[in-house]
Amino acid sequence: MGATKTDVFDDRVNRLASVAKAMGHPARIAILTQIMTQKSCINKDLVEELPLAQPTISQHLKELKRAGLIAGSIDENRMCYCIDRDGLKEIMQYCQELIAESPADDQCC
Amino acid sequence: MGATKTDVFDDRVNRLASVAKAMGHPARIAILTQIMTQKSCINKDLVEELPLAQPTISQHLKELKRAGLIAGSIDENRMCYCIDRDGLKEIMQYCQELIAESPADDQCC
DNA sequence: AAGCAATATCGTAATATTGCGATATAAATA
DNA sequence: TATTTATATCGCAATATTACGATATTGCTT
Repeated sequence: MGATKTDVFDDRVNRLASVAKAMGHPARIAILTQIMTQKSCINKDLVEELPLAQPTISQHLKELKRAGLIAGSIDENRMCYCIDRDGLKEIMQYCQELIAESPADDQCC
Repeated sequence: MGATKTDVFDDRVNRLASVAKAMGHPARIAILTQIMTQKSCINKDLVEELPLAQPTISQHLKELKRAGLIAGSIDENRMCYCIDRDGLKEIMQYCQELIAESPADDQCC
């Protein structure tokens, strides 16, 4: 008891949930936004910009990477992260599907 | 220590994270999908369709409602849920922004 | 009124996440 | 080689989430 039951859901459902979950933390939204605006795609800069300790940010970056939302490459002794569009496209499309395919409010019940 | 630091991030960031977090569980993705396809917008049907106990589903529905992803109305002794598009539009737009505004992979570092 | 059906809430055990100090690692530089 | 710089990992305490049995609650139906 207590553990999320992933085995009873199919792969797509689990994958969507996993990506959404990675976005489901303010620090990680803030990191994504920073990388987007290129204020800081360098790890060090993120640590300076965000009000969190370095190990905490490192941990959040790892989670974003795991979910396929960012990709990291080494740029002369620094880690440089960039947005990975694939994961994002997946949830975006799912949201769009929910919006477009679900019955209008007045048609449901 | 241990609690998510929401106070150090601004409202929009917290709001986006909160919506994404609500989507970040396979059961809740499954519920959203069921409501969308209208296989079951009725709570009871969800309980029958999904491999989770009734209190668990009730709890997940509450979370989805809290995040503004679904809205519930009473339909002769039954709870009927429908997709609430506003929360979805918000993350969708944010994803789109991330995809469109972030520099291309080859332009970063 | 008694029973039933649908849903919500309570309480709690199991598990997961968050945040960070301490510490490792690895590359650049003095 | 010693130091500094940038990042990752470990370990742990605090907190949050998940799942569900037991138990309300509310509105039929008999």
